Amino acid sequence: MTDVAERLRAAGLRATRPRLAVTEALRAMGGHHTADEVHAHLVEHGTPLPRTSVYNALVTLSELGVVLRADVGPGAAVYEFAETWHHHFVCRRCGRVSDVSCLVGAKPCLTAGQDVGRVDEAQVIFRGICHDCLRTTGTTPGGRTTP
Amino acid sequence: MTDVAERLRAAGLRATRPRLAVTEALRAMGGHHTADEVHAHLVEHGTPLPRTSVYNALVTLSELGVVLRADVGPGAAVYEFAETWHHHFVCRRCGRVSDVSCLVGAKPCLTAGQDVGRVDEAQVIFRGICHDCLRTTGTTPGGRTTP
DNA sequence: TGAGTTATTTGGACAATATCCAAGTTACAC
DNA sequence: GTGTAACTTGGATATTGTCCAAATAACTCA
Repeated sequence: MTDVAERLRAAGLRATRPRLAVTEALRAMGGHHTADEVHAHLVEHGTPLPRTSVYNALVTLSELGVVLRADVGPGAAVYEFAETWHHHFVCRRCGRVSDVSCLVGAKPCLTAGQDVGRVDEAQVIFRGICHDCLRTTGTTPGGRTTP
Repeated sequence: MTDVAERLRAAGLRATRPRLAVTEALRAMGGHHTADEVHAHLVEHGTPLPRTSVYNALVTLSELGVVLRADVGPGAAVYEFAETWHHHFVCRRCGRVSDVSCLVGAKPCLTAGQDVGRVDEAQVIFRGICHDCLRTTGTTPGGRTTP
């Protein structure tokens, strides 16, 4: 939190209430969450913010690298409080997102192997069927991101 | 086209007008396009389809592997006619998407390195600044840690 | 070739997600 | 403290994607 405030200032940005509140919410919740889930958490915990402010803060914080955004497909992007760089596995059946640790742990962990420009990040999305869904084969198509 | 019709039938699906039209549109356009861009192209070329049909077709075709969907971030997913499996580079400044060839060329080209379930695909999104934007350097977006 | 069966399309409405903007507020420098 | 730019706020709006039930058309088999 103080740490994040310092990182913001070091980047020439201000340590504002929404930015700190969103950071703290993601840290408290743990795991992967949509902007709306963050918003709901804040409302429930006495720190209501406009939805727009949550979006703004998430954009700033991901640019700063304090939170990580995973683009897991159509629908809402999910965010998480990020200590180290890592990747994600998305279950095709239940939609659950889980972390896949990155061997390198820093960005960029892969290079493009061809000259496209300056690469500063390589995000990997693994897709397939998770353990739970492999066990309970057949049902539960319409899952959600689990808290 | 006929090829695609056969692939559809081989998978127990029907070779319907929307599916073939969407495939043909993507092939004709080349590159990466959103569902709405495909829809617009079809309207302009005398093959109007309802927006919903375009979405439906794109889902089916990506499941079949005839087209490739790239989840490049918030906003619309982009699709392309896909000959071989590959990855994508997204410019942070202009948003342009370009192909990054995959050394393996088949799915999955990476493994998770840990036991998350059954992985059938690994999609890599590279991010950075493309050549064109590096040349016409403007203001550096604030707060990015340089590698 | 033609009729039956069933996957698929269609179109309208809707839900979910994200952005824009202009006025107000606040964090930070001095 | 005070000034000033950065940031927030909230409402409106744009964008993106999904749902549904009736209508259509692709394929099967005689």
